[in-house]
Amino acid sequence: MTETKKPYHHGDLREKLLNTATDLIATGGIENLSIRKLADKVGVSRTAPYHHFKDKNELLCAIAEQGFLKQDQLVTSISALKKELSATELFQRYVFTYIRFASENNETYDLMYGREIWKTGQPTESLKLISKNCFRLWLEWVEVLQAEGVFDPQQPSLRIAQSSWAALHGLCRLFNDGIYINRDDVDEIAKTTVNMLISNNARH
Amino acid sequence: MTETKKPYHHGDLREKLLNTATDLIATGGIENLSIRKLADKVGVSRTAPYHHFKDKNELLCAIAEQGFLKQDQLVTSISALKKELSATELFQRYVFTYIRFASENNETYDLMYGREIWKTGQPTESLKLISKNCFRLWLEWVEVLQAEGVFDPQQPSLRIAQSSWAALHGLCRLFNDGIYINRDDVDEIAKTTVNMLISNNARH
DNA sequence: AATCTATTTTGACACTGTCAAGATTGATTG
DNA sequence: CAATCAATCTTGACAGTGTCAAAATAGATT
Repeated sequence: MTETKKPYHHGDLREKLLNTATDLIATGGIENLSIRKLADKVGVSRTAPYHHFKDKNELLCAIAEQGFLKQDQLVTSISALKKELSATELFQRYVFTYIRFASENNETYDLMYGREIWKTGQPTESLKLISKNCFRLWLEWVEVLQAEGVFDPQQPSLRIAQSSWAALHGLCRLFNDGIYINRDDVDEIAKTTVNMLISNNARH
Repeated sequence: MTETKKPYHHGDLREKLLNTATDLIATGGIENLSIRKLADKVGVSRTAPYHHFKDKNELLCAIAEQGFLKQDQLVTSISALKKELSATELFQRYVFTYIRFASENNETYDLMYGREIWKTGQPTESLKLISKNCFRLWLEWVEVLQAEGVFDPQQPSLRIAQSSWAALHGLCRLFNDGIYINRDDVDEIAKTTVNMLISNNARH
């Protein structure tokens, strides 16, 4: 409430902090983001950010939130194609889009689904909500894909949603964290993953 | 070479550092491990560890190495059962063992497969070797499982090894990083993952 | 015009990794 | 056995971090 109100002196410090922070982690990684450097870059004193974010943790949560919103947009933009594409193609498209998002927004992705917030830090109530909603979207889609025979309709949707997302997530992490280094392989690996995940009768 | 030689004053500082460091991260997380606290706990001055590890990075790599060795043991202990169990059961057993290892050695696992070393830091040559070997072991097993029909023999082994491992890894990460919090679900999700990964005709 | 309150700054503290220089002490050599 | 050497450890220092308390600033409200 009070935070979204336009700040007095700087104009829109909160938003500027958010944007430059996102830029900073995009180029230098999460571990290179310090409140002090951020404040410096924005042209404000070291402790000024603390009037817009209680914590460094809260700043990170806010960045993650923006990430979820961006991802939601991408995902829903795919479901708009459901009249042109088959269910299997749709799923394939989803996987590739998800991976591309994770790759292009590497550091934000790490914030969204990493231990920094969820284990070490403390997810904001607002972040918990927005991320839960994101998973619910995925779950609903899984149910549709089950009905279409892409996934086994016998299995509980929740379990399929969890394990298929985990598979996707693991792939992104291995690339993002530098374990799989050859990014040229990502498409082929993704294709294999898709083929392994979907029911055999749904192939082709 | 020089590092494995028995230290003069303390007796076996290097090993003691490694062990207490592993303990410290096991209870307090990676981000709570500081060279200074570690040195304090061992009863030595702040900079003493620097004569056994060039860096904090090198210390972390050494911990990760130990983790790989431990994991290798577990994995090979399963392949000893290949006379009693079917290939599918063997794979199932592998998955559960892998997940249990990741869960019980939470923080070490994060070191082994996390950005701290592989992206932000710099993996030691020795660590690169040992981890590459670990993946090779997995790859060889995938080939066997393909021959047994657990995985599609048509697909390239490398791709299957990569994507199936990614699926497993993603699952572990989601639990370890605090995104999936209900640990009671892990077995069911793992079972679903196994069922999704293996070829349909390999089921039951 | 005076007061209030949101915003920003300055100063301080405890913590971090790690470098340089000195002290200690076991091993090696003459 | 004594002297030298080199491995090991300690002390001191520096730059960097997050964040709290108190003071300063200035727009909004009365």
